[in-house]
Amino acid sequence: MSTATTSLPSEITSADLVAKTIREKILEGELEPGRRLQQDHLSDMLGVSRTPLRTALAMIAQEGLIDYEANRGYRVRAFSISEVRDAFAVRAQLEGFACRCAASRKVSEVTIAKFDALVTEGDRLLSGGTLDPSLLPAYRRMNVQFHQLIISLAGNSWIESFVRQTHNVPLVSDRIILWDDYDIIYRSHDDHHRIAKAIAQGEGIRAENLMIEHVIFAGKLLAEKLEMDPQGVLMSHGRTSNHSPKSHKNG
Amino acid sequence: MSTATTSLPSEITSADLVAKTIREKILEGELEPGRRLQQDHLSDMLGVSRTPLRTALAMIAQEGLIDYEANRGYRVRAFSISEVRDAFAVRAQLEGFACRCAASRKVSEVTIAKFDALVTEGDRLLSGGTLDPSLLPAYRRMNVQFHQLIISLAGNSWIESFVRQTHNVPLVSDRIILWDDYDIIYRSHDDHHRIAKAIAQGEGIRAENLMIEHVIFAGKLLAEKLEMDPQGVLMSHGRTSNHSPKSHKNG
DNA sequence: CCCCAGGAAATTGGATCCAAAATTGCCAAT
DNA sequence: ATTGGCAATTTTGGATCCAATTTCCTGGGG
Repeated sequence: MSTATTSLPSEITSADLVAKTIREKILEGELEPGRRLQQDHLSDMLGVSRTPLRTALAMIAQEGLIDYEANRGYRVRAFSISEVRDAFAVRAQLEGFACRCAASRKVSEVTIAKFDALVTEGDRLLSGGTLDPSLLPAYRRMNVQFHQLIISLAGNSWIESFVRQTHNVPLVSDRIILWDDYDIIYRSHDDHHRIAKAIAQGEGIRAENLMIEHVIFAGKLLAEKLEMDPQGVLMSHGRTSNHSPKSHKNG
Repeated sequence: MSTATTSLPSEITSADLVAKTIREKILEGELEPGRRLQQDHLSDMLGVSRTPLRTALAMIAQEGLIDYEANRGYRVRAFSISEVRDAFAVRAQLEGFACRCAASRKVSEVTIAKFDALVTEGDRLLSGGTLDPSLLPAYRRMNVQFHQLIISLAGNSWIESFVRQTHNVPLVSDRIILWDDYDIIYRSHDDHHRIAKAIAQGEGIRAENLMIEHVIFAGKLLAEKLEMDPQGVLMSHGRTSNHSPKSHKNG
């Protein structure tokens, strides 16, 4: 239940742990784009030697989160706004395709029950007529699970892999929901209702179209925000844990 | 011109060279699925120490070509037929989307010239009314360039990355053309004609549909062959270098 | 005042060394 | 004869060491 869909604790190596940590730091924005990843520095930062660190860096570079230049080390990759837009465009196609695949299969009762649970959970969280910020993590989880359920229903591991990669961009992750506007989030959850029902009833094309719009709109919203305030988006995704309050050095 | 679209010789590290070599060996089938990749063995096989080798293995594992288990090493990943099918399905969607993106942009004269050159080259290679096996490498190159041109025209680096990953499956690479049937290859090249023209004229949806069928059909053909003769496909993509002629153990 | 050259310091890539885990083989016991 | 367990060997993962490249700083020349 609680275990993720991907890979269970097969990673006991410190290289994997280090990779996970660094990935997290980059996606959270703690390591900002362009920043050099000094091996000596990082290795004693994380309490390991350079060997597992280098393995981790090689993996993360392969994922595309950091850039590598021979003899010049790694640095956090900077994504342009247009690359973010492109990521959403492709993700929309892929998740739309996933809907179509999912709908073309026989949907079991338990699947329908899962959809129902997720959609109902969303209803509950939004029932107040406004989204309490404290409920945002819960909504986020529900959202992630909803999208993952569809992808898993499609039964095509490539989709899963590629969609996950589109999340491998700072600020683009599903975990980030920056809809301060209740109407927008309400509408988005209404999409969930329709998509779930469409898939359950075998309406593949309709589910696909809904999903494409669902994702593209979220992308447009984010791109818009990014253009207005390239830094500020980070703030709105929780994690007010910026220990030093002097973070707003807009001088 | 001749330099690839991706990354130019920024890889001077032996880890990159080793990775390229191993990748090649896997895709060529020299390292068969399930085979363990013993580090000591491989490292002196390739004339490097284990350090760059391990880096290379970590990268290739990240790409999905090999599996990894902590403390138990790497082994060549085995792809099921259905995974191969899935790869083609996703690739079809992605390349179809690339066509749509490409068509939605202004196509320059030089682009049209490039299309023309490629398509004409194909015509020339097929002009004999039968495909001389010696011309197959040339046709393969043309085919790869045609698909890459469209993807680059789409201007979405994610598509490029993901499509490349779908090629990262033994037997699925664009380099492999197993159409012994002249009619089929002729029809396939006719698709090229239509797709190029459709993109040039801004007929995005039509180009998309053509491309989807173009890719899916190739996938069906391969899947069919794989089901009939899981091993034999390797033979038909050149590289008759199987030193021992006792390879046809169909008894 | 700026720019280029040269050398020192820092940093990366590769090789080697060591510990921990897994695999293998052997022997005994049922 | 088969199975279970114990020990030796193999193999992997991590740490350290060394060479090579890069970066940075300084000083001299234009």
